[in-house]
Parts: sequence; structure tokens; C-alpha cells
Amino acid sequence: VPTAACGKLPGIVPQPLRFDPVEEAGRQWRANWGSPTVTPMTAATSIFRLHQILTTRLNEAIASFDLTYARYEALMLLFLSRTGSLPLGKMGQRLQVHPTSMTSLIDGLERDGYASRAPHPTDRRTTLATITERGREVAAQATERLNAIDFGMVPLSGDETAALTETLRKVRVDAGDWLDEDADA
Amino acid sequence: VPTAACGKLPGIVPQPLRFDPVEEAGRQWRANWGSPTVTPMTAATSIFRLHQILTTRLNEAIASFDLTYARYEALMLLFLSRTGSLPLGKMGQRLQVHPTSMTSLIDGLERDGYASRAPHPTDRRTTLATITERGREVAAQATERLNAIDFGMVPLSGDETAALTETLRKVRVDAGDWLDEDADA
DNA sequence: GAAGATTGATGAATCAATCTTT
DNA sequence: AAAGATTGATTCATCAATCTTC
Repeated sequence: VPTAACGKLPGIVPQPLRFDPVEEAGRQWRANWGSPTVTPMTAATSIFRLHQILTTRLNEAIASFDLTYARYEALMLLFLSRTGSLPLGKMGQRLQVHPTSMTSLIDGLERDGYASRAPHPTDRRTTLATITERGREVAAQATERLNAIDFGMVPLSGDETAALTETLRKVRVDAGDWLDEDADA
Repeated sequence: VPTAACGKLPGIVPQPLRFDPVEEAGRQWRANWGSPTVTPMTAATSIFRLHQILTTRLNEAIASFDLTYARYEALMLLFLSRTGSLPLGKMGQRLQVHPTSMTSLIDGLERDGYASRAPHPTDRRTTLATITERGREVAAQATERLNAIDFGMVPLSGDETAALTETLRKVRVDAGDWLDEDADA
């Protein structure tokens, strides 16, 4: 009886393990090191694994639109903006991706007709990305699909999800994800 | 006054934002959608961002050994094993990576002299990876470096880290990360 | 000179197909 | 036929360098 993930990824998990590989790593660690510092390692490993799981789940959910989750995020940024247009640089800041990546993300959206490029009216250095009508339709449909699977965060409760987000926020603040002005107060 | 991350990634964050980009996305979402399903989206986005942050932090910490975190995990698997040798397939299962990735990870370790390949004594299909003496030294030193920065999980407390790990474990179980036999009981 | 965006190149990760061994 | 590993191809992300415009 193959597990859900196993059926989808035959190359990665041909024969499912009988133990938690992440916890097992922590156990062997403890045996060799003594242990007070086991937990951060286990947490970091868990984040990496979850990123892998989410990437698979979310990309599969919207693959029929030829969207990756990264492209979806860019599309939603345009969709939720007031005018439907944003400078590429501003989008890169919001999504925290390299300018080069922003270029290729918009390339992808443009290729599928979900967005288009236009010159900035006043600053000719800047390129404006604009969502198309088709892009709005797809954004709404893709969001339905992702909502239907709770953005991959099953089987967490609302409280667990909120607590998780808050914990991760602290690390993001520490990393300087944005200017946390309240931190001074 | 540039933030820590900003100084390191000039291309990504030339001018730090004044707000939390993740929370801002959730806010705009709420304004357009109504809201009950905002939290899973925010949580997923947070995981993606944290993966990015951890990747940067951890890779930087051990870059002087020519190790990436993925290579470090493979090296530690050998380091913590009883005999110092493991079949590539078994390593791939533990680390949950594609066989192809396992090949290139060992290629990297072998290139630096941290590990070597050897034929399996009985099954000639199998390749055995073995950690070298130099590999053991580097494994210990790299672990020190990573411990010194708490595996990137600053500024979380022990309780927060443990709770985070437990929450993520539930999602991993759901994804079939391993055969959770206790789940039946 | 600096900001905004792009092109070309490098490294990592998965997939498809191949090869050997069981 | 299936398991184990590898090669080659594709995609994605970042970096370095370039180009235009402010």
C-alpha cells in the first residue's frame, strides 16, 4: 500500500521507510554529540523537508495552468494590486527574489498570456508588468485549487497554522526580511 | 543602516521594505477574498521564505569547507553511521532526494576527498559511499560552525523550536514522509 | 555614479532513458 | 522483470557583467 507521496514520486521513495528520517537523524546525533543542540538541527531539517513537500503539492495543484508556485505568487501580486500593474523591481522586493528571477518569472507569465510588459510612463528605465484579462481568470482559478488543498498545510488546525506563521515570522525578522520599526519601540 | 541580510544580498534587497511582505500579501488577500483561508497561504509563504533564509545562512556558514547544506547532510549521514559506509540508495531514502541527486552529492564529496566510492561486497549493483579521515574532520568542524549559529533558527527559544518541529512533523506524516505505523494504533 | 532591467554562465534538483546486476 | 546507479536534458535560481536611463 504505497503512500500518497510515494505513488507520485517513484524515483525518490521506492520503498517507504519505517521510521521518521528526520527524527532518526536527531537520534543518531544525540548519541554522538550529547545533545542540547539537537533541536535547532531537527527544526532546520524539517523546514527543508517541508519546502520540498509544499513545492511538490502546490506545483502539482496548479500545473494545469502552466503555473509554478513562484509564478503564481508573481501573478497574485499583480492581481491584488490596485491598478493591475507594478514595476518589476518593486515586485522583486515584495517576493524577495533576485532581479534576474523576476525577469524570468514575468517571461513565463508573458509567454502564457497572463501578463504583459509596458514601459513606465515617466521613468524610462522601469518596466511595468500588467496582468491581462486571461491572467485574472487564471489567478482566480488557481487560487481556488490552492485553497482546496489548504495550500498544502494539511492537516494543521487554524491555531497550529497561526502559531507556525508567528514563529517563522520571528526568524524572518531576525534575518532582516523587512525594516521592523516596531522592534525599536 | 542596512540590515544583515541586505548587506549580504545587494541584488535582492537594494532598499529594505518598511513592512512585512508576507503579512502584506495576506492583508491584500483578505481585502479581496473575505478571509477564512488566509492563514494557510501565509504559512506556506513563510515556509518558502524561511527555506530561502536558511539556505543562505547555512551555506554561508560552511562555504569555506566547500560544503552546501545538502552535501553536509550526506556527509553527516556517513559520519554518524556505524561503519562509515552506506549504499547510495539507502542514503537517498534517508535524505529523501532523487537517486540522481544522490549521485551528484557523492560526486561533490568525492571531489573534495571527504568520501569515496567502493563496490558493495556481495551485491555488485550497489555502490558504497565511505567517509574518509579528512571527511570526519570536516564533518566535526562544519557541525561546530552550524551549532554556533543554531542552525539558522535564531532567535527562537528551545520551546518554540520544539513546537515548530512538532507542527511540521504532522504535515510530513500527512505527506507520507515515512510509514507512520503508530498512526494506525 | 547609481538605479532598473536584461543577457550569458554556473550550480543545484528533478526527469527520462540507459546500463548492469539480480 | 525489478533494483541500483549513472548519463544527458530540462528547469529553476543566483551571480557577474552589460546596457540604458536617471
